[in-house]
Amino acid sequence: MDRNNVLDLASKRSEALMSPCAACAVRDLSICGVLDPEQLEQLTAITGEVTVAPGQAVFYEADPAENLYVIKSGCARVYKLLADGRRMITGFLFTADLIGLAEKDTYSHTCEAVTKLTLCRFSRRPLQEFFDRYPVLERRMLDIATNELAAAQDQMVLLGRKTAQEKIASFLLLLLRRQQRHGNRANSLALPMTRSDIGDHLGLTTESVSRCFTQFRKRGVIALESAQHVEILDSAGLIALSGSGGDGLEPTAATFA
Amino acid sequence: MDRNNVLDLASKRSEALMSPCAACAVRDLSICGVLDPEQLEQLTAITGEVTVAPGQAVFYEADPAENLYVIKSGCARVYKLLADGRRMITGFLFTADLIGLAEKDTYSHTCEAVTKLTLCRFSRRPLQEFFDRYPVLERRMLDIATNELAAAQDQMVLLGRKTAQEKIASFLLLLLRRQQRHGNRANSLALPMTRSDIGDHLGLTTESVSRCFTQFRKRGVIALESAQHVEILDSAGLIALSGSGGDGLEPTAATFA
DNA sequence: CGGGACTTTGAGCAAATTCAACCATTGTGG
DNA sequence: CCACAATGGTTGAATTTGCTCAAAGTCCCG
Repeated sequence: MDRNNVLDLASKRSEALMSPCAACAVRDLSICGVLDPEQLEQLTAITGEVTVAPGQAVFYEADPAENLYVIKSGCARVYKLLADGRRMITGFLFTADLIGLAEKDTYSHTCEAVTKLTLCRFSRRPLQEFFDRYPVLERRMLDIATNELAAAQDQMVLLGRKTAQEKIASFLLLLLRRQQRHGNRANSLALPMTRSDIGDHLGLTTESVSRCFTQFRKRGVIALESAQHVEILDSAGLIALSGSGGDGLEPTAATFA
Repeated sequence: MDRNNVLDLASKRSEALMSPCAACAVRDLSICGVLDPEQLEQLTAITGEVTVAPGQAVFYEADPAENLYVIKSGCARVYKLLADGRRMITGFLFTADLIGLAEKDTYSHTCEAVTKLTLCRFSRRPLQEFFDRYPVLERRMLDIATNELAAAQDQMVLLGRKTAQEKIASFLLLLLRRQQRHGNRANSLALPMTRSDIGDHLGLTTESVSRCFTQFRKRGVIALESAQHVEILDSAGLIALSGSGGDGLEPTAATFA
């Protein structure tokens, strides 16, 4: 280990001592990226790390909405239930995503860990005061809410007007795009959620999801190393199957296969 | 007319002279409600009234997103198209609603007038400067975006997990609730949009929408004075058909019928 | 190695769509 | 002022997509 690395480590360590937030891996990806070191210091006072085991709830629909969370690692599902138990997963959330953005006094969703979650918890009441003091934070929240809204509208198109195959293709491309945005150019995707989770997100049944995967595999568009691990073999083909443009998808070897 | 009324009128008139926004009927319902008279005065400089005839577009998907609009009166539909022409209407907008909230550089939707529209146009660039100066406006925008997001998530549940009947029932209840929120306790609803518009909003075909209305009529849940004019005869029954609670619906005679 | 959860596959079914015809309303030009 | 074209709405029959029900297969974890 050379001298520079030693210095880097030392500086990281002292940052961590003065403020855990300063050393946070997802800081720049989430809301905290817009704060300066002094503000971060203050923010530390109202945050705390939480871990949630797979299958456990972070909060339930109708609970008082006391916290806002940022995912440091893991995958969560956020859903609503109808009276007879039908479930709609309005979103899967991953590293750097915000949980509990559009809530009022009580949560309008249940949030559960799909994989083990490491979360950064913010108390909403003091966070609100923070917003009042630093409008830049509020701007950032508005940006995020706006992006969420645009994504929700795309999901409405998917749910209301796409076929089962188009839904699955769109879903896979969305995950692939997300992975690329986070700097991973690989064509293989982890699907930590179950087939029934995917169905409840796309307005399909478990069986229909499974059948679509099988069809795609037989056509050579994807390969299934395991049920939770898809390889995108022909992303151009997948885009063609998705019913809408593959906007924002980085060209890769497979895109031109 | 007594002396007080004369004074009221005079004051309204002078407000109108100094700033059209001060006399705006939808001001308190929309973003401008949070501004003081001086700020309103400044806002006037970047606004303008626009009218759009039924069927005409306010803007098209992919156009540069230059303006934000507030509906002063009328009904608009906002939609996205798939490559083959399938349409998804992500929302119908009415008096006091904001058009073009979640847009980036270009519009992600086409917006058309359903009935004659009277709009208040805001140039987005100067509006942005306004936001920088008055964080209270940004807060208001965040509130609105948050509400929109919650509504979008409810719509996802509807699209992904409700039956045709539940969709129609939910849609009618949503319109009824909206009307009540705006102070109209009547049980009759205007449906300015076509059956095909409704279908494209709920993920159904024209025919399915029509059949559902007929079924509801035969069951005595609604009456159709004309195709564009529904009377809610049994809102409790409609709630039961909607698959989810009738949250926020004011009790009326019909509710207990 | 055994058990439970998840996935896949198959066969039959049903809700909603497609296709087609007809009806109602409205607005226009002769 | 009326005929008629156009648009939108309703109804019916046939079809299809995706669902339900059922059974077997697979994987993971203790």
